[in-house]
Amino acid sequence: MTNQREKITIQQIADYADVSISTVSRVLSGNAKVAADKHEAVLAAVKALNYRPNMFARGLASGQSMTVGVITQHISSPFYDAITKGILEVFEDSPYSPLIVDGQWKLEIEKRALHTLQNRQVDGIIVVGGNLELETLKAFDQHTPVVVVAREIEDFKERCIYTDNFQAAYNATQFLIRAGHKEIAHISGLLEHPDANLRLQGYKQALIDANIPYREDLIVHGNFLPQSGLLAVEALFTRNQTFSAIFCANDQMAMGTQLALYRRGIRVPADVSLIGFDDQPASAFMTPPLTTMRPPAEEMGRSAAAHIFSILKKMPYEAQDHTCELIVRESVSRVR
Amino acid sequence: MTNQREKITIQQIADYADVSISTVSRVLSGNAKVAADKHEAVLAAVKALNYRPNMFARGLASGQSMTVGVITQHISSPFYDAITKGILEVFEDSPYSPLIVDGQWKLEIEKRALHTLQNRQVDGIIVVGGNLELETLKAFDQHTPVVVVAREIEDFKERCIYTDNFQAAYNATQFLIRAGHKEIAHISGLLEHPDANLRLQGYKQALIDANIPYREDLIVHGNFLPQSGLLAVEALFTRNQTFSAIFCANDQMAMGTQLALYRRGIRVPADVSLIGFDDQPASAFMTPPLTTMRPPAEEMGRSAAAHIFSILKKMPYEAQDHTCELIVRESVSRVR
DNA sequence: TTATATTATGAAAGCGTTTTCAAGGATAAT
DNA sequence: ATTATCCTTGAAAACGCTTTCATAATATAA
Repeated sequence: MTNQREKITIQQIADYADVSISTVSRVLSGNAKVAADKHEAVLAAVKALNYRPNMFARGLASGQSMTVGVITQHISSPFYDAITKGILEVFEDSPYSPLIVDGQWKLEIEKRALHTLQNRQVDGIIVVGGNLELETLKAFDQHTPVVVVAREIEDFKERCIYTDNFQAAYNATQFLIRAGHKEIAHISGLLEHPDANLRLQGYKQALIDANIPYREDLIVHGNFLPQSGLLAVEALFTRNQTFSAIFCANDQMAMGTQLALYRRGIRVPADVSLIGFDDQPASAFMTPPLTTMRPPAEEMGRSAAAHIFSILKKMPYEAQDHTCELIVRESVSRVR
Repeated sequence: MTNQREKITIQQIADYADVSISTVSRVLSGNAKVAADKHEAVLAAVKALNYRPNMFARGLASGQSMTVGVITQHISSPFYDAITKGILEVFEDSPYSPLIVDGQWKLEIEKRALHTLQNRQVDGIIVVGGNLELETLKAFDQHTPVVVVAREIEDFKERCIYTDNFQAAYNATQFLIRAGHKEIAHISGLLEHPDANLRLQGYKQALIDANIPYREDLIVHGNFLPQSGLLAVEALFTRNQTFSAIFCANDQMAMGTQLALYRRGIRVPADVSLIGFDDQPASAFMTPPLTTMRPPAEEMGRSAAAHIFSILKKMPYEAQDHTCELIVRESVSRVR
């Protein structure tokens, strides 16, 4: 039933339905009117012979690959994984297939990935995060539409799907401030990464707006990995800092932070409050469950896919808002 | 520099290098000898004109797509993600591209995925987990080679990359027993899932071999998700069971378990020891860090990719062993 | 040397579609 | 009725490559 002796071509369908191959092609692609009876006959033939069009012939003749490239950054970050998931979801019921290639957050590898996709003649690409520069992206966009997700690129914003990291960080910090905290440490992400920087700025602004002095000595630079959260706490203690709350630039570092605190017998949130960013799946099950900022990752992924599709179909795309949501759990308490 | 006016065809290379297109094709595919000087000339032309072969024309003419389908199960399980990562890694430096489609652990969707891949005429496929039945797989394998990873299918083992879940669970349980535990609860995974069942059996056998009675009332059936671990602990207490250790069929449930214990003020490992399975990234940063069984996920992914490549190249493949490793951290203590 | 087996090369025949083009039939307008 | 217009349809020309086949050139054997 799956396939009988392979190799059913459009010609056989034409013969079976007693029409020309042009007609078959037309009903299959829907690019032109054909009489109702022939239309039906063709469909019947397709079903009867279990015909599968040959993608290569199609691609060669039409110049369309029905494939969209996706450049991911697979350092197993739950946030990016969620985006990818959202993207794949939308592809599910589309005629396009995603071609996923890994950029690994390395410019060189990302460029190679772009080449691969170019070679495969994808009809469009979705870039998830990464470091590709504006010019590269724009050049590529010249011949193949590009959509970028989880990144905000000046002068290319109409093609970017992103969330306001500054505002989200601002809100997270404000939440801490409103709980009475004044000595709030911040463990930043990799500052080369725009998100990390934006979050740091948001944190800073929230302090300033609340008339709390911004203190360099309460900042530790991490790299988004859990281990760096742990190290950051050690650094804070080495500096002999006191603080009643920590805002981590992501949940992974919050986990490291939490462990460091636990090892020192410091309780969360009784002694120190903790707030993260990302709401990765594990965060809801930390002890205690982590209060964190949740970016609409899957939703952004879905938007990105929807966006590229509407470009391919030459339909207008209506931009959506993607704002982070504060998930209040149990890692923050009012200051003693 | 990226591409100048598109559309460089093999013909132009032939003209530029002053040879026939057949010759160009031959040096590019390496399927036949060509004189050294022409060989060089062609390569030079390719570089000079920045030629990229058209995949569709290639595929159409040769019948090869240079694409391998990967059916994943993207319910964001760190274990399966790690496998995918391993697979992608090996693809990186191969002429093949992976075509990833999501099976979502649903038979019907997996079958549709198989169809998609068939339509795209992949040269081979890698199935990560999932529920596809032996017959389906074998039928497909008739025309397109199949490799299965993270699953052990009777009568198809030569194509399966898996780890011994029974033995791993046995060892994990034995570790608890050797630490003096006798009342060991087990939170199983979804029993429809072979891995879950194997782990349960391994647990059982370890008890039996240690002369500890196997007690149904110490078993709770979970579904691999964290929430079910939490619920399982509640169930245990509702049943009024006493136990000094819990073996969870995966780390995610261990997190739920840990949270449930924490809520009740039960300390790990002081009051109850906990052991998981998978060693997901978050486990090393739980409070306390989780002792767990680590399956060589990435390695298995790499093996799967290597296996399919060797089949495609018609080279022999030497099977490798993939055994789990016990990662001892801080969630298990000797019994009081 | 001459006859024979190899080898490198080009011409040309596909591969299975889409799409342009022209023709024929039907419909509408005069 | 007669002519002009519109659709539907099939023939045939791409699409850009691989591969078979025949040929010319070269190396080997006699």
